[in-house]
Amino acid sequence: MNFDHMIYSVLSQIPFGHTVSYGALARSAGFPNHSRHVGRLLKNLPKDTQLPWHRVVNSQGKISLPQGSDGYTEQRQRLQSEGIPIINDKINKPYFLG
DNA sequence: GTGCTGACAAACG
DNA sequence: CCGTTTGCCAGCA
Repeated sequence: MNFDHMIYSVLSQIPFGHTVSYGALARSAGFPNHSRHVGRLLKNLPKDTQLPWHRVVNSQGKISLPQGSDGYTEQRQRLQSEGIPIINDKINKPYFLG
């Protein structure tokens, strides 16, 4: 089991309508200090991935992409389509796994 | 091998 | 609230 596989595994188990932070996701996969690498994985995900990458936000409850970028808009839309309220660019919902 | 980068995070001031 | 500093570590040149 490598890091990537574990992260994918945990990510795929995030329930609909929930969010996780990068750090929480890494910890849950058994890698306490790899929050940054989660971001790297998400960045490398193919456009057509089935994984709920949009459920991953930073510890501030915000989308960790430059505002106005395609990714930002994409993620924000997906989150709202799951019923996750976003106030002032912040996720107004408790994290799953932390 | 070295040095820099980064979809992070916590601790400060 | 904001900006800075520090710790972290897999990729990449």
